[in-house]
Amino acid sequence: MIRAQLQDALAAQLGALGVEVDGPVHLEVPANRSHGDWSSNVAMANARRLGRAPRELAAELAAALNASPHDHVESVEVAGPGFVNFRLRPTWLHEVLREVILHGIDGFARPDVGKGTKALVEFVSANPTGPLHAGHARGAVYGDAVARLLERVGYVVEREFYINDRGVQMRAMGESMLARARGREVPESGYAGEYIADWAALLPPEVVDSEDDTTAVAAAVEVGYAAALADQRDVLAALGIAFDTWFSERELAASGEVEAALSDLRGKGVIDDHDGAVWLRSTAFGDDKDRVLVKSDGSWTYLLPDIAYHRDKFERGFELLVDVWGADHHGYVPRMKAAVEALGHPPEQLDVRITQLVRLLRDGAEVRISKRTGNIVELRDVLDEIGPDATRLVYLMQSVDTPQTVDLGVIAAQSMDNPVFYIQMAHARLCSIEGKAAEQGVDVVPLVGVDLSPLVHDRELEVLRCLSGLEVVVELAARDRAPHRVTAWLRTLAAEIHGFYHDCPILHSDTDDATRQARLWLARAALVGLRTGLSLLGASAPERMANLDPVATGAGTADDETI
RNA sequence: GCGCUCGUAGCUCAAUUGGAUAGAGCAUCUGACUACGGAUCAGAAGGUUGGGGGUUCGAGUCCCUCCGAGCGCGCCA
Repeated sequence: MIRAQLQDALAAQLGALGVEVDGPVHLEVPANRSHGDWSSNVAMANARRLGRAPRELAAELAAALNASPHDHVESVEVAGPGFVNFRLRPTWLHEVLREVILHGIDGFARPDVGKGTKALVEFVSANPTGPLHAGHARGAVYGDAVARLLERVGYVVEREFYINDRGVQMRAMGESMLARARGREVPESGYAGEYIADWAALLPPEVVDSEDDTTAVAAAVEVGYAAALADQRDVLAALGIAFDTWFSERELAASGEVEAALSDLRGKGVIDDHDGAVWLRSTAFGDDKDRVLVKSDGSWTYLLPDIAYHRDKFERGFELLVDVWGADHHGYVPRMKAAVEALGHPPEQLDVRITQLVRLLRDGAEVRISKRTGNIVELRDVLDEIGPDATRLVYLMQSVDTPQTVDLGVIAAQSMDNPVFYIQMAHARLCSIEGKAAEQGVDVVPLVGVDLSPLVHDRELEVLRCLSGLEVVVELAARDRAPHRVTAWLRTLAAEIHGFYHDCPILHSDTDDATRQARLWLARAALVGLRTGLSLLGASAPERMANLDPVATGAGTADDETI
């Protein structure tokens, strides 16, 4: 990799000056292309330590680097306050092409930062009291994409769904079902969704007619639980998300692990007993108040089994726990981290990611997604409307740190607001070219025998430059659990591909053979890039797009103007 | 009141985590189809990064403060 070579060369020069650098030298692509292909701030970052002027230090580094020529380096320059800029020959991008083809989808842009660390990504974990709604989808596609990113950078990853199948919300569901089945009002605290009526219809007559409410509710809970779980599994499968483990809170409670966790904490001296309750001294670990684990009536709080659950994760050997929670649980983070630390684990091993709310619009009008009111947009509806690929990409277009507004009407209209068409279209186009080439009997020469020097057009070089950037994108996206960076990169790559397609014909009769061969391989490398990015997000790379009637996509209908 | 996440172009969002002239898409305006899928491409216009102060070679990014939004703050889950 050229980047690594430049980093090594810089580190060597710094070492000669007595500066020890831990880890790779910082190297980045300048925002302004006129500053070269790669840029380093090491001179400015180390000037103070050496008691030197940044520009002077930079000049010395540049001179030393220029003194030992490199195949792909045109020149090393000093600019601005002391940047060391590398200006490369187009041949470096030809090397990028060869690397992409050589390593392929599975090997290219795959920095090994995880080094086999065992990671558990827990996400969705919705209550089994109803179908998943459009808001859950954000956590679902985000968690899965984070897992994919971690896998790519060398973590050994498992996906887990924690089922809160104990507790009062389960009973509320059962009571709501029974009320529906008996033709009565659903309780104030119950669930009013239409699905409750569907599930109530599954109840056997002896349950509905039972005089014993306790038994009847318990029976209803089991019917609803099974229905909810099956429904959630189905819709997640339709999204292409498969969990390695569905972890039941009931089974945890039955296993004795909750008591074991409590005695573990007691042994570590972080438990207090007062006011008739059992407390975790979480303030010793940064929480703003101590937390009750066992209430004065002897029952557990929600927190205690959750602590036991996280303790179990560590006992299973996971070294990194990524939890994806909804915004309404963010206040819960400090106590959970405190609990992890109280158990004797570094709090950094628990990484809680909060997804902000999703506001749903349909043609400009807000759609509510409250499960209790029953007025929900189910994830299933979204999938039926826009399909799994668009669902994933739309949710992964922006950082989960910010509230998101999704207009289902706009996405369903297959407008350019829908990035999936733009990206997948680029893929389909390149596939179409390869198909046409085969049809026309164009021989594709093996890459080792292909001269890439005809690739000098800006459009061609920009595609390759973009491909060269994926490694850094993947590394940062994995580190920051920020899959939206991959989406952004994909859109950029797609744009470069469309530009290349527009200006650099491959099969046209005016294109000479050497250029055609080089461009065919460029197209192949671009396909590798698209497939890699799409697979990181869990989206497919279709070889052709469904045909649309161009007239049907035209603007000017009344519906388009409501936003 | 306290905490968390935010506030960037008319709209929806980026910004390699402290780098050089803050970038895309949509919308608007102007161009390009007898070529591999025009579902595309090119160009124009659009900014005091909510306000103010500070830190330093350099701040959208870090610190302080004020304003505004969302979400939380229970021996509920």
